Amino acid sequence: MGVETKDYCSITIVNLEKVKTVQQQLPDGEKIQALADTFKALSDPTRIQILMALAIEEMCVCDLAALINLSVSAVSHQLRLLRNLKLVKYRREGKMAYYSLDDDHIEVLIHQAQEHVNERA
Amino acid sequence: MGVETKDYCSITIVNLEKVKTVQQQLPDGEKIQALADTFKALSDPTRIQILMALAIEEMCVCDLAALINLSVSAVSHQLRLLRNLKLVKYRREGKMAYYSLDDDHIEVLIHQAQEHVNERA
DNA sequence: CCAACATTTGAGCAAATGCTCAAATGAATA
DNA sequence: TATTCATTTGAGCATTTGCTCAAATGTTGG
Repeated sequence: MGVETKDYCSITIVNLEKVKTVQQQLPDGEKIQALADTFKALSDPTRIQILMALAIEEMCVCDLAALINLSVSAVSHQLRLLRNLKLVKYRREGKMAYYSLDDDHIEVLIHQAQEHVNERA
Repeated sequence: MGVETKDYCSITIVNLEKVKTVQQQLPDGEKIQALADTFKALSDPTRIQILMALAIEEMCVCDLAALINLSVSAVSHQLRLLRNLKLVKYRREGKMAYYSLDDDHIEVLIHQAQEHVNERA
């Protein structure tokens, strides 16, 4: 029984029709990766706190560090990551860098996840 | 007593009032961790594909493996993880295990993230 | 210019992650 | 009962992650 249409690494397929149908409905690899990357940005407590704080008010790096009780360096590293993902932006004021959210969707996403977590009680 | 209410690890604080105000508005550590864990479940392409597939239709392990072109073992490991997080459930039918979504919120969350990704073009 | 300070950056390291491989488990069938 | 097959599980391994530490940048004020 070998109705193999694709290179499936010799995995036994029980319902080929179903596999093909679902496969057509899934986004392509790049979109899947982009989705995963988006969630990965939110998958760390430090970054969640940074983003939730900035959703309330812009903040400089050292205040963020104090807020979440972590080293300035660690916070700066995470801010760079979030900056590269275009999730936060910053403005300079003298020596200080004031960071703020650069993306509204993220706030919605976090809020949605909060509801999920709360309803799991 | 005094103004310093927490152990800030000798970090310079620029605006203590702001830090305290924002700190009060952030969820406690457990909720933050729960949020991060939720997103972490979605932060991997393999798990995203599994969840999106199951959102369309229930599937057995080997068909899932064929669908995302990965070993049965790898898929099973991920399914266990998702099962522990109560994101998927399964029913047995003979030798096969048919998995399906156990959580409606996740679907919404993924959909929300998809919009975010799409609007980033 | 120089000193002080906020921030950034790179290297290094321990812990977490996601896969493969081989073996174990559980259920249907000969 | 023995065999076959779908699934699960544990161990091992390469890669990634998130932190610390030390040093570099960049900006203000003496």
